[in-house]
Amino acid sequence: MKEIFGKVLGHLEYSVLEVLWEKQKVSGREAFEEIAKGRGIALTTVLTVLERLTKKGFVKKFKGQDVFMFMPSCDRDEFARRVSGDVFKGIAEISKSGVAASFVDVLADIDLKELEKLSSLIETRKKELGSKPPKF
Amino acid sequence: MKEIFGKVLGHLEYSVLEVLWEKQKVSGREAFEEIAKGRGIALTTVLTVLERLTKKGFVKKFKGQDVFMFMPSCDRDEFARRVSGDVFKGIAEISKSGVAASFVDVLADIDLKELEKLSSLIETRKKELGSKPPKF
DNA sequence: TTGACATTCTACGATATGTAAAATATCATG
DNA sequence: CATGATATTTTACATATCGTAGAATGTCAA
Repeated sequence: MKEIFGKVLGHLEYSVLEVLWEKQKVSGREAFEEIAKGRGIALTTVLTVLERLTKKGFVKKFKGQDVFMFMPSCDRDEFARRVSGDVFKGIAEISKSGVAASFVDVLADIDLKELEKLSSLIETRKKELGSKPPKF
Repeated sequence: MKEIFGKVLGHLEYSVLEVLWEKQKVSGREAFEEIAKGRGIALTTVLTVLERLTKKGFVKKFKGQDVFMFMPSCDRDEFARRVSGDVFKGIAEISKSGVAASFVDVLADIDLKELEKLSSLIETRKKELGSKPPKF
């Protein structure tokens, strides 16, 4: 069903994406071999997932020299931004302060550089909001 | 299946939760009547959902005077914190800067007061991290 | 006891995901 | 050209979640 909090992926789908992020460009067989290093799996299973990821827009499929090749359609950061953006927007509609709080909960795992970026973005945002009244 | 980014709820489940947050405490029938205002639905459908939400820990069920009553086990904010916290952690494992960036995208909809709280929390974090090196 | 209402049980359809066999297409080479 | 190897697509099964709700069962007052 359609989720209200944004779409997410399954484990295998995510593993395959990981491979693509690592290798940048792989044939179905290559992806399969990579996944198969860690566990038993059939070639077609990986192909199916690759196909599904393509359909979902996370992967680009194109004709290579002799076989089809697959590439991630966005890098890790971009992926995280896309996916989490959807999720956060959904949750923010329920409770903005709840989302903010939960974000702070995980701040511990975010390094200093990210925090710096974040606070400067927040400062900018605060100045903007200072002039205009908040939308909510 | 188990999602890597944290569990979310379906539409109806969320609607029912909304009712509980509004009313604080309702019988199954009351919840049903509330939902039924907006659309056709069977009593048992609402009861099933209530039951599932109870099993998931989002709702508390207890014997009232004559019928079972249902209460949300946490308020909106707490719910958002729980759910988005899971999601955050999952996605942060993929990309911290991606998550931070997507959060900033959502900041646009967060009002000044939240921003103030957030920046002070971030300042605290920064100080903490200043002494200890980041875990990652 | 019986009817009304409460509660639980059971089940079906749809969708998502992991899984992979089977079918088909393609292509080099005997 | 036929044939086998490999690539690609199709089809399908299992499990899980969620919306949906009828059927079965429990309870209690009149």
